[in-house]
Formats: sequence, C-alpha cells, structure tokens
Amino acid sequence: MSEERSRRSDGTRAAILRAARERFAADGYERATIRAIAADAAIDPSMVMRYYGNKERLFAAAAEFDLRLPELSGVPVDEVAALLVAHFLDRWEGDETLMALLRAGVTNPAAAERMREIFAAQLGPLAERVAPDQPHTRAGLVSSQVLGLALCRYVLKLPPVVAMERADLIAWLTPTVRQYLLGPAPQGPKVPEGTAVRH
Amino acid sequence: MSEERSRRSDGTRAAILRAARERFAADGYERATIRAIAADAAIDPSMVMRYYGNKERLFAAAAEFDLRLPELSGVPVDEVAALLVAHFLDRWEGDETLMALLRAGVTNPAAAERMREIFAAQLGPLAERVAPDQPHTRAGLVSSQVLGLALCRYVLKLPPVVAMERADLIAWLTPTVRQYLLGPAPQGPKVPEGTAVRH
DNA sequence: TTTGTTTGCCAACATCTGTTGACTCGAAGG
DNA sequence: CCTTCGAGTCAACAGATGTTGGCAAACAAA
Repeated sequence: MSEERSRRSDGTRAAILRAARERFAADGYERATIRAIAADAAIDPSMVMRYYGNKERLFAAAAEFDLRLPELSGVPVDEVAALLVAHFLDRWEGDETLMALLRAGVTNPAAAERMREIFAAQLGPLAERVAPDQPHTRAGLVSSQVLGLALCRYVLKLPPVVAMERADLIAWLTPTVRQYLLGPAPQGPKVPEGTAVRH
Repeated sequence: MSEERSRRSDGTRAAILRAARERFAADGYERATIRAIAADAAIDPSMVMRYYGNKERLFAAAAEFDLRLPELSGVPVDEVAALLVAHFLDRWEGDETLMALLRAGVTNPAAAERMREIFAAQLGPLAERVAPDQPHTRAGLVSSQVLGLALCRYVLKLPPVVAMERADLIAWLTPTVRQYLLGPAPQGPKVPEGTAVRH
C-alpha cells in the first residue's frame, strides 16, 4: 500500500531523529525542547512540526526500539543468564534510545506505556520458552534487576555502580538473573508482617 | 543560635510541603509547577516563594529524607537481607518522599545528587559493618536491585511486578540481597567479550 | 519557460513558567 | 487608641514553550 519513495528531505528527517534521541536521552521528555532539538539538527523548529506533527509523535518516532534479544534456542540453559546480562549492557551502551525511554518513561505516561510494551512483549516470550513456571513474574523480576542497574549506573550514576567493570557487573548479576529465570520459586518469608517501621 | 519559635504560618508551611511532595512524587520536577502546588495547598503561588525562596529550595525541603535503616546489630546475619527488603518496601509505601526523589532524580541533577548522598551515606556504612569485603560495591548492587524494583513496581508499573504480593516479593529478592551483601565475590564471566550485538 | 511542489526560514500566536512587588487585612503590643 | 508586623492576595513581568501560517527559494514536471 504505502510506496516508500526516497524523499529529498530524508537527511533532515534523520538529523531531527538523531538530535531528538540525544536530547530525550540527556534531558528527559519535558526538558528536551523542540527548539533545542531543532538547533542540534541545525534546522528551524517548524520543520520538526512539519515532519513529525507534534512533540508526542516525535518522541514516539525517536523511541522506536527493539531489544534484539539474542537467539537462545541452541544455548545451554546455564549460559542463558550470562548472555542476557551481557546483551543488556551492550544494548544499553549501544545507542541512546533506551536511555531516552527510561528518562522519559519516569514522567511521561506514553513513554512508560512503551516501556511496558517492550519488556512484556520481548522478555515475556523468552521467559515463557525457558522458565519452568510463572514466566511473567520471572520476566518482571529480571526487568527489575536489569533496569535497576541501568538506573543506578547510567542515570543516577551511583559512584560504586559506575566504578564497576563490565566483567564484574556480569559476574555479579548473572546468578541473580539465573535464579529469577530458572531457579525454583522461593519459600515463604521468615520475617513476620510488622517489620521495622515505627509510626 | 537559631531560636525555634512557633510561627503563625506553620500550618501553611506544612501544607505547602505536603502538596509539594505529592506533586513532585506524581509528576517529577519539571511538571510539578509551583502554581499547581499552591493550588493544592489552597494558597497563592507567591506564598511558596516567600517561604521557600525558589523552586529548587522548595524541592530540597520536600525531599528531606532519611532511610531509617533498622538496627541490625543484634540481628542474625541470615535475616539481615530479608529485613532490609521488607524495610525498603515499607519505606517506599510509607510516604511519597522516595517517589518524589526518584521521579525528580531522573531528570534533575540536584535530585540525583541527593539520591547519591542518601544511598552512599546510609547503605554504605551498613555494608561496611556486615560485608566481608568491597562494601561499597555491595551497597551499590543492593541499591540497583532495590531501586530497580521500585522503578518497575511504583513508577513504570510493569504489570507482573505490580501484581506480585509483598510476601512473594520479599521471598524472591531476599536471596539476591543476601548474595550481594554477604556472599562471596563471583568468579569471572564465562562469556567472551563480543556477545550478541550486530552492527 | 511556465507551472506546481517540496524544503526551509521567519515572525508570530497563545499559553504557561518561575518570580517579583505593591497592596489589603487582621492580629499583637505599646 | 494607634502603630507595627506578619500573612495573604492580586496583578503583572520576562522568558520559554508548543505550535501555526505565510513567504522565498530550490527543485521537478510540463
């Protein structure tokens, strides 16, 4: 149906998208202004509107994302966790889209929804293939650890997390992810309800 | 030096602070406007300026926070992790300050700095007391899991993480936190450098 | 060339933002 | 009583923001 003719403005469109990803990643949704994005792309702000309609749709276009989870069919189950952690680190450092999604997703509902879609649609099926039971719960737990690492290392920049080497990070996180993905569901808690908070 | 006289405007000051915490927690730093906060507190926006100077200092006042980590001196090491996880859940659901700090910290540098201070100053010493080695690294890892959970459950609201019960959450996270805090440093990775990313 | 279309820039709009200063009202203190 | 002072409101500012429409130049089609 839709003929994909190469337009003369394709260069500009791409420049806008690249600048948008950078700004959204660095500043989040609200602080990334269309004027700043246009300035980075060295064009007029009105061009952004012409090609992407409004800010919301610009973000949607800039936050198009695929986790590109690796093929795990032939991989021994023991190595799945390590591969996953390494892949996430690569994916996170590879381009700025995930950063843009996280920074925006914390305050922008549409970005949060996109984040939910990505992790449900891509980690969910993987968990369903390899996890013995409760695959969605397991996928959620893996998400919490992986996103928590990204938050501390790339966004909040907690010094000890920033200082860690890639190999050590993988070594520490792999057992956790393996447990969440493949381990048995844990026993009930040993700590009673009222825990340690005074009122 | 500073005499703490109770002023007639203390009620208003408190109302402003409460409204500010709510708005910062719900909307993040930039979308939480002084006008909206003032409206919630049922006063004029200029009062916020008079009592707190500017938006930055209002946030600083609203984000005053203490993790209130429980006393762990008499607790068996086996139960430290479970207690910590339970305490963090309480702390997250207890008031909105942590939520405000997280939502703001993702886009606001001052809030991120505050976040670093809190976790370094409060989790760091705890790790130093109980951890066999690399206490700061261990504190960072614990932060990544705990903050990741909060991010997924309370901010991004990933459905499987939201659906989990408190007891199950504690049961799943406790072994992870125990490993990070007390376990031996893991061996090097079994996965070579180039992992799964195509260029 | 003439016509129509795309690409880009400029100026402006309406609105919202943090922030300021002048003003009113009521309580307190002689 | 009159005076002083703090609490609170109102209106406005300067700047930034998303967004719009018009216009000029470059290009393509005839």
